[in-house]
Amino acid sequence: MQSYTEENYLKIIYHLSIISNPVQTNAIAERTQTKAASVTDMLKKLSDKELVDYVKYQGVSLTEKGKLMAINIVRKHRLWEVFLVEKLNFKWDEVHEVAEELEHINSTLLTERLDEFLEFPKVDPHGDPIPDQYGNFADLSFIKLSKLKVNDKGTITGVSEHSSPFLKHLEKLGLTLGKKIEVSEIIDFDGSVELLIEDKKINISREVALHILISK
Amino acid sequence: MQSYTEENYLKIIYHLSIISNPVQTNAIAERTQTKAASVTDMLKKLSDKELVDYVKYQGVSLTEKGKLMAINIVRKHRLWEVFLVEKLNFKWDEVHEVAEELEHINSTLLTERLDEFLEFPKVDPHGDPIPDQYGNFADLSFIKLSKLKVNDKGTITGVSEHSSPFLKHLEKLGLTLGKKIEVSEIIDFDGSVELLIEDKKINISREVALHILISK
DNA sequence: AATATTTTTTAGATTTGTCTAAATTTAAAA
DNA sequence: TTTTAAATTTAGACAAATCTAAAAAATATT
Repeated sequence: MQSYTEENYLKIIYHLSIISNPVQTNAIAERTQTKAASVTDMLKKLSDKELVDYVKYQGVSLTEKGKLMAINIVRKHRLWEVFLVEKLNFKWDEVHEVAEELEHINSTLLTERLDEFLEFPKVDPHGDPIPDQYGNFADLSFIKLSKLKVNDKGTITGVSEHSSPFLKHLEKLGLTLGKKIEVSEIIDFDGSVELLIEDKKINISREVALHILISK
Repeated sequence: MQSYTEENYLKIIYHLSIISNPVQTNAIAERTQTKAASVTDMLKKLSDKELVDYVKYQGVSLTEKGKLMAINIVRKHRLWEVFLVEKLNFKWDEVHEVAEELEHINSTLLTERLDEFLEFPKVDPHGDPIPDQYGNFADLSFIKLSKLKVNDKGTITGVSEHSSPFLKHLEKLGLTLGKKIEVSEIIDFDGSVELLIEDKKINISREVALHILISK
């Protein structure tokens, strides 16, 4: 059984290792809000437990065992996010901190029943995929437009919001099914997105980007 | 903000002080699965924070502040139990350990939304009352038969299960509204209850006792 | 009331996760 | 390639929550 703190390290290493592997000590220190010296101590501990492969001065990566644990925490985090948004009417920006706590509740029965109660969701409210209990991610045929990065291209293949004001708005902007788009800029301030569509530049709010589904 | 451990001490002192006030060090040690010396240390700490009134060698009781915190934890514990049973189909004996963890999630928004989602339940699956967000317990006019102790008397005033097999079963046993009953024995083995009703002895399972409401 | 027993507290040590400051290793720059 | 800078690790310390063993206080017994 891992401690709350160890679980957090595993989760953070998992997220960071998607960007660069192995993961550096300082990167972890920044995320955990601790000092590099503390991270070094913890890496030794996780290494002793064979949850990470750690080479002094080089960096750290998850072992299979560690990776499975990390994915399980991610799974719980995202399932709870779905619960908070769909059942308790949380807004998408209100869920993170609470899910950070809920993800550490360890009960297989709870996790699986929750999954069932939520009708086996494949993505969380931010569009991130939810792994199954064996750690496998469904390969999604589409992702939310809000998940794209600058210069990413794709085709509009669906929406996740079906109200008529929203659909009318899309039509007015020319954002209809099958159209090819490219992200030209993401505005940090409000998360709004600048798109290239048929050589025209248009701007959409983050709210809109969240509900447009893109296939690559 | 209190630590997980401090919260557990407060909760345990709250429960124990219902039986005897002030609470003794050894009683706490037994419940927390620690040693008396550790309890003494923690009582000093809680006393410094003005969460308990602690007199050396005499015992400890909760201050108003400490009591409110304890009740809030009890509130969360019982709400989560309702959630697990009603929404995730946990059995009444499967909920405790998980609720012990969930009760420490601190988010007022979460607690209040959960309460709303569950339609403001007044009792948990064991029949224990759920305090409101201000720490007030509704004074229930009835309690579950399963909450009675040997020699307790009362009148049947309702049921919490309305399926026809259940109601037919009650009728066959003569357990109808308005009847006076007395608990003559509780069988530890399966939690079944022996009742005196109109000078006859009858036996009912714990399952049945859970769904009969009694007023005194 | 004196003695024995139980309960509680103190003193000092341990573990976990953290820190600062100094030393070491690696990477970058002159 | 030597020097400088950045990243990382070691060493020693600290706070939280626990422990054991011994001392002190309260309670029970003769």
